[in-house]
Amino acid sequence: VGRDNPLVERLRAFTPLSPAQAAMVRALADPQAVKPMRRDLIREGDRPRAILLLAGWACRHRTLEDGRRQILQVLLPGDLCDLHNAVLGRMDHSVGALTEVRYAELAPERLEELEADPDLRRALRWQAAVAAATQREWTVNIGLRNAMERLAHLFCELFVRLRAMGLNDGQACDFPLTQVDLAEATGLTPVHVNRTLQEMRRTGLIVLDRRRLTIPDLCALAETGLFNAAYLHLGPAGQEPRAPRVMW
Amino acid sequence: VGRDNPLVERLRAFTPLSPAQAAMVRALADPQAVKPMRRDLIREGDRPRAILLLAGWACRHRTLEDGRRQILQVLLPGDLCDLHNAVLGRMDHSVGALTEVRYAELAPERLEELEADPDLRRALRWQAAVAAATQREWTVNIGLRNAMERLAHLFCELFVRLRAMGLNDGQACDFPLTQVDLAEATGLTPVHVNRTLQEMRRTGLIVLDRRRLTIPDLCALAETGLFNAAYLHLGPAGQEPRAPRVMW
DNA sequence: CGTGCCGTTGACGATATTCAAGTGCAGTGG
DNA sequence: CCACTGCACTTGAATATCGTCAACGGCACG
Repeated sequence: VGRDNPLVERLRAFTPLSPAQAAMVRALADPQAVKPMRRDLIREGDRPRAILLLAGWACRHRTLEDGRRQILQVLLPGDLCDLHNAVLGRMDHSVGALTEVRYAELAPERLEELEADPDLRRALRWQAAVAAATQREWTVNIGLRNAMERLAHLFCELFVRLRAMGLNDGQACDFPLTQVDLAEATGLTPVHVNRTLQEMRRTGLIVLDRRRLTIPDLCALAETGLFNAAYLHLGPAGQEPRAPRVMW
Repeated sequence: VGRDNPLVERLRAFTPLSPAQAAMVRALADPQAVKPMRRDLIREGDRPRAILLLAGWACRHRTLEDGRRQILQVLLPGDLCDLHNAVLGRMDHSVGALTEVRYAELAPERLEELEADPDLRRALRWQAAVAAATQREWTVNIGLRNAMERLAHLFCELFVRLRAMGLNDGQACDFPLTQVDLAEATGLTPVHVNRTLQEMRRTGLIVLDRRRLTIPDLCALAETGLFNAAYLHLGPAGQEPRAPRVMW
């Protein structure tokens, strides 16, 4: 589907953009690159670079010396990454492609131009604030919830974020995370994720098969995951799905 | 001890400040307020306000509907809070005083002035980037580590942050967190925290009594907590303790 | 001298991990 | 076309870690 630049869509959920402003945002995506599935875009120790994800799924992740790995954040099309981390000398974690991804590295000059516009500066701050709120919510998710709640919460977050970008397909969406990925994102073991998923399937909370997720009853899933979308701070545009539909 | 404004000290760890710049930063602290122990400075649902903590300990925390509570971040003197969250309509979590605190609410105009100075803008970004990195590290801590590792890591982080501000006392520091607080910060139960602390005391990793923490061997504690201070991005000034001392 | 909070203890149980082995499917090469 | 390989997923049994419940002790404060 010939969509607009996903960052334009994203920022429009927060504030209206003039044609000139939209053009400035689109210009960010100009020198594009592609990275194959399961390769890192940025590695721990690299100098930080600002990145705009245009298509595909990516994640921030960190690996301990003994090999244990934690997925810190899932990045979807339209997500910005390390916009302001350039002030830090080196990355303290990595950013990896979960699927094949298309992305753009953002030239500092272009970013300066955007920051010069008060509306865009506010919109970029909103984006950064939402990313920080999401990181906090992940801390809550892992610290406070049990296995099924954690998985339900993660499914809700990703589905709602995809839906806000029009990347869902009714009650279904692509879902490229493996059970190992889910384990690394939720702080569980792959075995326990497997058993918990089976229980969620048995009770009809989710259908998850061949990298495809269907949520028959989002309301029910949100209840079991104690999911409240407030932390995503979806603007007025994001609070209702793009295609009119009964809300939960 | 008559110290400089703690934010001035903090930012100087990142970049030198001219007298004029330091004066602008000091001006932020002007209308000061005090909040008694265990009261919230900002509540979930409030409009976000930018806050500078001048003395005492505070924390961000979030409570689920069923009463479970998570401490998301510990705020120490010199920490800034919600500088850029004003773009969000409402707080999705609370900020509470762990001890009696002295703080300042920052007028947006004053912040604008600071942001107009490129050096200060960079310094404030560094501060925000470190806060984000710390939040990620907490996700790792809770997601990947067991009880003793989590506590050891938390002790290391807080001690190193205090030391970078000169708020330690050799190998000791104030430590106002109760065992319930530690439990809420690490995603454990108070009972399990208690047992784990006893084990840490038995093995001589820590001395913790009457709100006072002593770390006989920081290196050993860092090893058991898999603590690596890189994520705190302490500048050149912060990498060595203020009083010359053998580093671990 | 009570009252309340914080810390401590014991017994028991639930949740999640570990280890090890096996299944199914997709892609590869003979 | 079919064996072969690799990867994701699945299963079972034994175990570890951590949680729950309930009660008690000490200390500070009023």
